[in-house]
Amino acid sequence: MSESCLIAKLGRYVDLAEADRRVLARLEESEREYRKDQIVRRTGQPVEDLFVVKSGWVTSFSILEDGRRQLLRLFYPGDIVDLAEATMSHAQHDIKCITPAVLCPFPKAGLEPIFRRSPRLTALLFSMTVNEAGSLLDRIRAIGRFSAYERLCYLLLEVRARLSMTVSTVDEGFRLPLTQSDIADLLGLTNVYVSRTMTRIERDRLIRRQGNLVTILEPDRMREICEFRHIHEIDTSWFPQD
Amino acid sequence: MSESCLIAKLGRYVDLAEADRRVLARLEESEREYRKDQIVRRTGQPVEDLFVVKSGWVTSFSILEDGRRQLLRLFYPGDIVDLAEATMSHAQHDIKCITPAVLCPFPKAGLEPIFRRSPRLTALLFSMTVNEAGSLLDRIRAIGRFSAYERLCYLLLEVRARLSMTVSTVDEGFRLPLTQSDIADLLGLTNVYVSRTMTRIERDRLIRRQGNLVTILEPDRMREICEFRHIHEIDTSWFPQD
DNA sequence: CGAACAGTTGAGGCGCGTCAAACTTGGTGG
DNA sequence: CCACCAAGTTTGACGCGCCTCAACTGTTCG
Repeated sequence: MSESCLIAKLGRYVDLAEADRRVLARLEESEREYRKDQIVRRTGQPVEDLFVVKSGWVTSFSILEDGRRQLLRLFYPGDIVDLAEATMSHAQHDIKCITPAVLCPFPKAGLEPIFRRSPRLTALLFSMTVNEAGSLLDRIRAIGRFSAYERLCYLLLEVRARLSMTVSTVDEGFRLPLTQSDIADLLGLTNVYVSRTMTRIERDRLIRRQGNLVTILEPDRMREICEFRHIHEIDTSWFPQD
Repeated sequence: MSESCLIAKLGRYVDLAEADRRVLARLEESEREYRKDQIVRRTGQPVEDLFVVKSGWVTSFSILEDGRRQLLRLFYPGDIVDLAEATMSHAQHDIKCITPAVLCPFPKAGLEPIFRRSPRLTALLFSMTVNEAGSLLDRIRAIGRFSAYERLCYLLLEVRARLSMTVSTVDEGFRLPLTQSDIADLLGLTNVYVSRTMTRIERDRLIRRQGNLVTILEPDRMREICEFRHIHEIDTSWFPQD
């Protein structure tokens, strides 16, 4: 059996029993390859499957009638796409792959054994969902009250923090596969203004860019600028012991 | 025993077994009164208790160093404040009462029996959390891509939809206990511009105002303006049967 | 009656959007 | 290995939506 992304991710928070691992591994039994920009699911379609991201970046977004677009979330390897839709019979948002990706589809009902058999795993899944909601709150704060400059600092730190969970070399730079239009639609800006502002951030020597490779030169100063605190801890003290 | 808000809310989605009701009722055993504007918990304080809202409106918000403020969520009777912090050992946001309120504090560990004993209730709690994240996504879309006019239409419809779950008379108007500064901080605007825009919305005969009583005259036109679709259904088909 | 707070209105300014054109980059095929 | 094209990025000129500051009005409650 190939390495399970979910087990890798959840295992960072709690020790997983062998039974837990088996349940999780079942969610990644089948896998499917997607091209860059390929649509995974469109708004209005029935939500039958959820997906574990095995590799690549995935996003969910919403498009208004006049074409305005808002990117809602970024999903990275180990994330489940889209737990937020699991309770809906029909999708509220579009989902597409930002990079070539491998996703593991599993039927919604695949969650049921987790809920039924492992209170501990359930608490963990619950906590991670709640944590993801926490990062949505951060983005609401950013979009609602930050200048473009602050928003971009925030986004770069957020991506870096997320990547540093699995990659140890973010200090030497990381690939940002998002176009400036994507970034704009994540942060409520326009591609033009993202370009201008990124250039300013680089001129201020907070970052360096080479193609889509971004190096954050002054993480501490950047953190002050957008009052960024990366807190994705999970308090497991109250978890059931099974 | 007095009426439980939680049971009332959750009972709208699934039939609750007697055991479920007992577990939920325990979360509302003690209650505490709060004044308007009273702080329930400040950023950085340890998160020991969660709260069931019994009456009143509660909000969580974040304040930047220079005073900028962003309201993050509104909690109504039957909601749990703040599940999103349950997994944190220390609070990330301030919580305060917008109106006089009665909250029922219970220790975080009070969730544990739910996870351990009732997979069905757990799935429901999970779904509601996910649904709340869904409304955060709606707000991200609103703040990120809507004009002030659209944002206000969206907020009024959102509040109305939420109130209509417990009150049948929203068509004849409802009280909006938020100040215009609160509304501004919810939507990423300023109180001045909220005032101007509310006046425009009223002049366009979409709403009528008398003090803080708001009547939505043309809900359908308003829904078109901000592409509002109130979907807070919960697909219970995959829930464990206990 | 007056203080404190919420809402309204006006004047002026700025941050970001829009439109458009040039430039850069990476992939493709001859 | 270069020519070419499409996609993405940068830059400039200009405009507008929302912000800022400030004065005034209305309302509530001691």
